Amino acid sequence: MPDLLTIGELSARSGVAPSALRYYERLGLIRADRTGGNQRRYARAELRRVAFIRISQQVGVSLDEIREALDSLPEARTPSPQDWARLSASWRSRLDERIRLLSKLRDDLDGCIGCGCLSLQRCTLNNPEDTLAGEGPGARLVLPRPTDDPTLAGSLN
Amino acid sequence: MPDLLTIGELSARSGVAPSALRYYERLGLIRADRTGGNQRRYARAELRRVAFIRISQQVGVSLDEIREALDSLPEARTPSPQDWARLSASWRSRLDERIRLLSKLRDDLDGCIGCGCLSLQRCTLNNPEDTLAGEGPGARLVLPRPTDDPTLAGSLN
DNA sequence: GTGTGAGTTGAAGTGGACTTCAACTCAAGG
DNA sequence: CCTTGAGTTGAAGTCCACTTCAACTCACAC
Repeated sequence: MPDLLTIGELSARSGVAPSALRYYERLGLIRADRTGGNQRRYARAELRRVAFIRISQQVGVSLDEIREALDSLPEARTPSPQDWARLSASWRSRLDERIRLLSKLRDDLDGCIGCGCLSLQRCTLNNPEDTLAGEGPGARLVLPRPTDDPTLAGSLN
Repeated sequence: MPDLLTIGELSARSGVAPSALRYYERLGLIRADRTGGNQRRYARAELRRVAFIRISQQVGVSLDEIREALDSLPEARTPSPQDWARLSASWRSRLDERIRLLSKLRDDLDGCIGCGCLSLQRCTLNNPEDTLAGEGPGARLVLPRPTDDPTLAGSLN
């Protein structure tokens, strides 16, 4: 029943470097038992946690937020498929939003490429509601501060 | 004809912090003339460069690559609309790729949410061709090393 | 028992994109 | 002239997600 994984095995199976796994553990995202000789041994359930972490990062969620999400899993029992489904679903709207913003950028770019006007300044950048900022930094799309002053908008010339 | 902008004005119009503008200048992304008193004065054309920089960042391009792209602009004359169109168009396939990958992740997530299997491990993560890695670090979607060992794939249980 | 590859730690380093700071100087209105 | 807000510099700091390092210790096949 135990059938525990070493850090090397978990690394190979998850595609995550051992150093990253130790880092995740320090942040409280995963946990490991220890052998008498102080080596980590991972339950197979940890594999699923690591998978969730990597998926979440692709969605653009920071490790900090991933930790919060993982903290919402039941401690008493091994998380059920439904537990994982709930967590995964909770990222869905973020993913949608990211896709929506990138698609909008693409369309704007298409619209502007003909004229080379870069009026994206007007269409996209001066659209503070609409930026990717504040996405959680893991994959945050840069734009750290569209602290725009709307009174100055729209004049590129 | 000159009609130059101070750093504060360029910052307000572009929504980019003065410190970031100085940083861009150090990296050679923009340039400024100087007054007798050593203050920066920007030509209006720099506004377009800054717009291009921010757009490129949203696409997920690093400042380093943006610099390279900007270096390909003609030095002799003020870049024409066509020049800008060419540069913008050059990001198009990256943008498409990002959107494609995120859409795939969304679909996989949808497919897996029903069962909670997180078999994304199988569908998505174990698909080294298909990761967002190596996108240029500005907005790189994390995944720094899907150095997967394919022999170990697909076993979450 | 011994060699070897895998694992341990805390501290420090990396990279990208900036921001902050201290200590000044400039520009412009009154 | 004086004040005040805006601008200048280089150096250092920040944040995130890790990686690297040195100096050991473990686990296991032979």
